[in-house]
Amino acid sequence: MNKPSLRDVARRAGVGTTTVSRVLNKHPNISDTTRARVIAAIEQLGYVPDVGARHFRLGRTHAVSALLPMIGTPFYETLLTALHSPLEAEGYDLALFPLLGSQRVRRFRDASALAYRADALLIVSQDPAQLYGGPPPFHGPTVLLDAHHPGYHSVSFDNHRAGRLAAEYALDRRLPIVFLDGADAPDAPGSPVFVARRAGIVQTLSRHGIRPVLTVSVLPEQEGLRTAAQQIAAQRPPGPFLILSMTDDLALGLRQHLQDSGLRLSEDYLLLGFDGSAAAAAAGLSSVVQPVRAMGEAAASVLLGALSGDLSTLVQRQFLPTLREDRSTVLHADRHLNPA
Amino acid sequence: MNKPSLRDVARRAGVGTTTVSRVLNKHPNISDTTRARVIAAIEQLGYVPDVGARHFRLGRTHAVSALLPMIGTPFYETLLTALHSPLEAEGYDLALFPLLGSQRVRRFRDASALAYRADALLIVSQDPAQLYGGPPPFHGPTVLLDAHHPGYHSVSFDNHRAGRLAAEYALDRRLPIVFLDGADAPDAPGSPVFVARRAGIVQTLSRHGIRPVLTVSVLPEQEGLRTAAQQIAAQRPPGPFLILSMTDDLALGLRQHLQDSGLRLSEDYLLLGFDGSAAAAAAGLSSVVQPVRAMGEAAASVLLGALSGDLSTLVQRQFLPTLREDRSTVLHADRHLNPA
DNA sequence: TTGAAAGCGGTACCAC
DNA sequence: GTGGTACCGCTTTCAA
Repeated sequence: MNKPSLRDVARRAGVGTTTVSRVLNKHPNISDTTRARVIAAIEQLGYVPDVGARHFRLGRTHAVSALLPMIGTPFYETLLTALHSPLEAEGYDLALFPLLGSQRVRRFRDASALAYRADALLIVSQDPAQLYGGPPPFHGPTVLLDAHHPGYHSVSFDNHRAGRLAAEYALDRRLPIVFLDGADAPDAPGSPVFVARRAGIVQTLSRHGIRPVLTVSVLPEQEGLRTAAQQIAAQRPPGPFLILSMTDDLALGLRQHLQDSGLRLSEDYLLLGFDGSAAAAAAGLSSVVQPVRAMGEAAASVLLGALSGDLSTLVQRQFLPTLREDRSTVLHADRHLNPA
Repeated sequence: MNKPSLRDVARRAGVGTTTVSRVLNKHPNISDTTRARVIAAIEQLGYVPDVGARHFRLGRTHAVSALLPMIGTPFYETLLTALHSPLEAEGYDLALFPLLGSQRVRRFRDASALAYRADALLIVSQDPAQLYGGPPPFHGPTVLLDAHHPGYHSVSFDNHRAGRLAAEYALDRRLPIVFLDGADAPDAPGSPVFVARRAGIVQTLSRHGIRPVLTVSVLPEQEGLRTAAQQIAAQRPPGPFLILSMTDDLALGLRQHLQDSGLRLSEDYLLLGFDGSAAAAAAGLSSVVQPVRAMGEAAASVLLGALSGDLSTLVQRQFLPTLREDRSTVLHADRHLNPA
C-alpha cells in the first residue's frame, strides 16, 4: 500500500482536492462539517503532506542553507545560534552543510547539491571565489558571513585591523614577541581569516621595525601544540616574552603545554589570543574580541532583507575588533610595581 | 526575465525535452551533434536544473538528514566526518539540523520541516520518544546514533558500562573520589548519555559501599567550571583524591582552574575523563574511550542498508568502552615507589 | 536516435 | 463554500 496523497484524502472524504488543501493550510471559508470530514479522512489514512511537492509547487522552500568549512568549535555554535532565531521567527528553516573531511569542496560545486535547494544561501568563513571556480551554482540571495568578497552581501569582521590591534598592544608591552601562527590543513582551502590577521600582525610589527623572535606555525590538531610548546620552551628569549596566538583555542592549548614545560603565565610569559571566546574569558586570557553574536544577528537581518527583495544595494557590514584585557597580559612583576 | 527551464533549453536547441533531459543525465544514445547543440543552449541561457523538481519527480532526494542536539564539539565533528564519507560514496548528501538555541524541539515536531525532506533520518544523541511526543513525523528509514530505543535501528555506546568501567578503575586507585557531574541545560532535553554514565558510576560505587566524598554538578558553560574548581579546592579531602569527570572537556577545563587554585595534577589529585578525545590524549588525560569513528562508520553502514531495503531485522549495534590509562591517573609518589 | 505526452503531489485561479 | 482543472519542472514510458 502506497503513501496516500492529497487526492486519496479527497476521495475518502468525498470532497475536492481544493477543499483538502484549504483545510491543510487553514484557509477560512470552510464549513465546520466538511473540515471535520476531511480531518477524519486524513487520520484514517495516516496522510502526511509531501513537503517536497509543496515546495515544488510554491517555488520556495522556506529554507536557508549554510555552507560551513567545519563545525566542532564553539565559534560556529554561537554564530549560528544567533543567526537562527531571527530566521525562525520569519518562518525560515536553517540547514547546515559543513565541509566534512577534506576533499569535499567538490560537493559544493555540484549544482544539484541538496544545499542549493533553498531560498537563500549563506557562505560562512569561506571565499566564494575559491570555493567555486567560477560563478556559484546557486541563483538566489547569497550572503557571506565571516568572509568578504566584492559582489556579495557580506557580514564580516575586520581581521586585518584585529591583527593590527593585537600587534600594537603587543608592542606596547615592550617584550620580545613570539608568534603562534595557525596553519591551514594541507587539503583545506586557505582560511581568509588567518591570512588577514597574519597580515595585520606582520605589517604592523614591521612598520615598527620589529620582528617576532620566534614564529611557530601549528596545524589545527592537538599534537602540533605540544611540539610548539617544546619549541618555544627551547628557543625562547632569556627574559619574559609575549606570545601572540592566532586564536584563543590555540592560546589555551599552548598554555597548558607550556605549563608542562615549566613555563608559567604572567611570570615567564604573557599571552594574547583572538576571538574573545567564552573559554578565553573564563581562563583570564586577554583577547582581541570578535562580536560573534552580533555578527550572526546582522547576517540574519541581511538574509531576511535579501529574501524579501528590498535590498536594492549591496550590503557589506564589517564589525570592528575590541581588545579585552585580562590577567594573561599582565606580568606579576608589574602588579607589584603598580599596586594602584 | 525568469529562470530558464528545461523546456526553454529544448526550444532554444530545437529539440524535445526528452533529449535535453538525456543530455543532462548523461544517457547514451545521443548523437554528438545534438548533444553539442543542447549544451550550447544550456550555456547560452545559463540554465541550471531545478533540483527540487527532479527530486519531486523521482520521489527521492538522495539526502540524509541528521538531527543533532548541538554542534560545536569535536565529538560531533569526528562522528559526522566518519559518517559522511561512506554516504557520499553512495551518492548521498548529508544535511545537519542542530537544535540551535533552546526551545527548538518544536521545530523537529513539525512534519513539514525541511529535515524530513530526505530519504533517511539520523537521530543523534537524542531519545526519539522524548523528542517527539508520539510517532515521528518521518516515514522512512530512521537510525539512532549515540542513542538507543527499542523499535529503531541504533548504533550506540554502552555508556552504563563505561560508567562502571570508570568507577571500577577509580576504586582500584583506593583514593577518595570526587565526582564532577555534567548537568543538562535547564531547557534542553536531558541527555540519555549522561543518565547512563551517571547510573553506571553511582551503582558501581555503591555496590562497593563507596560514595563520592564530593559531587559537583556543572553546566555546559565555562563559568560553572571555575566555581566547581573552587568548591573542590575548598572541600577536598586532606590527602590525594581522584576526580571522575563526566567528559574529557570538563576534565580539561577543570584541570586548568584547579591549577589556578594551586592544586596540581598527579600530586594533589588524579583525573579520569570520558570520551577519549584527541585533546585528552594530547594532555595525557586518562579516559574511558569511546570509538567515535567506528560508530560513525557503523551508522553509515546501517543507514545504507536501510536505504537499499535489505535490512530485514532491526540492527542494534552497541560499542564497548575501553580505558586508556595515561599520566593523569598516576600519582607522582607512586612513580617513585614503582620504578619498574 | 529522437519526441509527444503522461504524471509525480500539491496549490490557486475561476466558475458554480 | 466548494470543486474542476491547469500547471510548477522534470523523468520516463511508448511510439516513431
